[in-house]
Amino acid sequence: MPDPTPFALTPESAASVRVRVLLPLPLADAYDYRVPTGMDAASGDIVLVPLGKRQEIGVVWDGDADPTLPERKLRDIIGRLDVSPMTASLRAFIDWVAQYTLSPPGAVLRMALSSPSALEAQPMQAGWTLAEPPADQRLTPARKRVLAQLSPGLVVGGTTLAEVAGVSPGVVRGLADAGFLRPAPLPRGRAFARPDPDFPGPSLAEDQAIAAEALRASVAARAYGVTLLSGVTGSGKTEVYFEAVAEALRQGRQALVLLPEIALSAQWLDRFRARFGVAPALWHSELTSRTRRVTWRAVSEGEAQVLVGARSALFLPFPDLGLIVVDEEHETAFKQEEGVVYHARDMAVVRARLAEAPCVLVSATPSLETRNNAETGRYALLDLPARHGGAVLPEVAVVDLRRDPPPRGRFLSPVLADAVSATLARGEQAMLFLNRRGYAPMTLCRSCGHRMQCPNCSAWLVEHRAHKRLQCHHCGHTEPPPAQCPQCAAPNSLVPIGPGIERVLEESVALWPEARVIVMASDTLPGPAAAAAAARAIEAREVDLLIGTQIMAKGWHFPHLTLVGVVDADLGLAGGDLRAAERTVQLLHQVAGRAGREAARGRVLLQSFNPDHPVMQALVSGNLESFMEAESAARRPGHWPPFGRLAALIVSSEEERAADRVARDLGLAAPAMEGVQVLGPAPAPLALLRGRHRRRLLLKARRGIAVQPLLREWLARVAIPASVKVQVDVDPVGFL
DNA sequence: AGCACGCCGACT
DNA sequence: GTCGGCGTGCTC
Repeated sequence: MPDPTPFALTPESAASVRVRVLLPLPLADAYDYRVPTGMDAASGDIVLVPLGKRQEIGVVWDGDADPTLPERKLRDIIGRLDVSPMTASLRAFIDWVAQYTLSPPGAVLRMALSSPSALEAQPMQAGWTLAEPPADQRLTPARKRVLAQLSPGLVVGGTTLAEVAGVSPGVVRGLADAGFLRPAPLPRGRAFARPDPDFPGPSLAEDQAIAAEALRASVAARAYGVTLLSGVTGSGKTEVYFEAVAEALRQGRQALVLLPEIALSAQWLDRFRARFGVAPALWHSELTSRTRRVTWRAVSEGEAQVLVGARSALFLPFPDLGLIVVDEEHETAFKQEEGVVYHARDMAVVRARLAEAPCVLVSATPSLETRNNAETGRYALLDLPARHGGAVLPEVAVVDLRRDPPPRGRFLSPVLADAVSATLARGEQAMLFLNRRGYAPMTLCRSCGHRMQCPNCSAWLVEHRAHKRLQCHHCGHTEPPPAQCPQCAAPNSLVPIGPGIERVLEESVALWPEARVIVMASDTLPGPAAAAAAARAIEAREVDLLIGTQIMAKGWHFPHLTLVGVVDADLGLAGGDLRAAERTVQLLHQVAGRAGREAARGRVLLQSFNPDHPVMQALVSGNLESFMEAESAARRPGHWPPFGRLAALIVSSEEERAADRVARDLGLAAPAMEGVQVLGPAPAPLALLRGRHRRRLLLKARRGIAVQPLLREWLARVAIPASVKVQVDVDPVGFL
């Protein structure tokens, strides 16, 4: 036997080059693909691969391909896409979110590849430039005008060229055909102007300047760290963190600002423009696909330097992230409840850590979690204790509804109504807040007691008188209000129970017929444009009375608003939610903070049946600190968050018995160990939602216990039929 | 997520 | 007799 030649193919060198490719699909793991000879495929490369009989865009992922996978299963990568590769930092973030939330990594990747068209080859914009003029050609005046617009090397788009020359597009075409012009790639214009960190913006008060300097230093350090920027409503926190953004700009790095509700951020954008001269790039779910594509690419090329977005912006491909700001960090809107269930505030901290960038959490009413992190020193703390520009915090008082009830069938007590009258008489603006859309939250039959309920959900139908419909606020169901009771057929027996903002509007119109009223709710201000128009009208004093839901609580600055009336301050307190009190304090404090933001002092009236409730006392005294401390002390012994961890399992099925069976099996298979407790199964508060029966189990673990492995092992022990869905919610915030 | 394969009702 | 409903299962 001759010795093997050095050129013989050993099994190893014959084996193909394999890489892992993560696909944006809810698959358990990355798939392996063959790299064809002549192609390079490095981690992060965006590639096109065959999958079944279709093609998918994927990302070459980290880690080794499975050598045991038989060669016949492997297919070749089709090609690499002409996009910047995904950074190692974003890849690590995707893996981190996937393992933390127990989601398939591909489902997380999907959020990061949210603009498929951005990944495709961008159409080259065609323009025209001067060619060598052909010999001996006569030029019409129109043609001369076109050529006069061009100088050697200048490339202009055909439409633009015809327009500036004042000729029809046919003339340009003709010049090209005659050889005067040749096609050339149009230089791509900047879609996003550079915010100017040294634009002469508003000047800062001394305490603002001190806080701004600290943030600036943390950005300059180019290292991970979290700072809680707290401070009373109206203290100018936004202008303070703008200085951190400015520092990131000076360093040539990108900044990401997360807002809970980008549709309501018109005033925020005005303030940004006042500080930086131009608008930032925007990211939210309602962007058109074209804007999405342009923005996605601008972010990935580093051209969009400051991006403001909703939670999904966390997954954008920033090549050089220098700062993340989470404004209104306490807001529950940061919690994504569907698909990959994650909390954008917490994931922002993770993204910042992986990008080695500082993160700033901002709120007048920080969540207990964040406060706890600041107290234990995990987060740095900056506090702005006073309102900006000499304004003082509003005076808050409770209207005891037991003593001063509204007239029968009405919802505004005489005390509150008088206060509104006085405010309007002074020419100031008043706000009536009620966190309930529609006319009445329930419709009841006077003769048999029947209540109008959603057929798909365990929820009452809400009357929307403006639309003449009964609506379910949890699914899309609507129906016309029946003329007679569907149960007992009694005519004209259905009566509205309780108030919604439409009913407050009705009462207000009767009380103040002269007042110019605006209703602010998610269904009356659809989209950013409507919200911006409303804000402008209010600022311009074209409105006297504002009636609305929680969207009025969000960071608005209405200089002429001096009275806030909370129609039902007890509303959020009912129910067994762990965070009900905390959330009510935060919401009502934010609403109260809309009053008296300029010269005149604001006044806040809370209508309540529980004036002695700690929530009301905290709001009246303005001492949220001691309320939060008490709340914290109440949670500590039971190891409730933030002193322990929670994870919820939501079992749902169209078949009630299947849901019950799986929920029971999960209960029986629950992990048993020191420091871990499983509560349930129990019907979810919305036991029926969109036609699915829902059961809940809640796992509570002491701090320091990793819940993900426990959950994975737990779920693996239980057989789950396809008709049943088990949704995992790590760190649940709501208890629906 | 797609897209197939696969078994039971109303149609050319 | 077929067309087609959407229930399970696979895709490197």
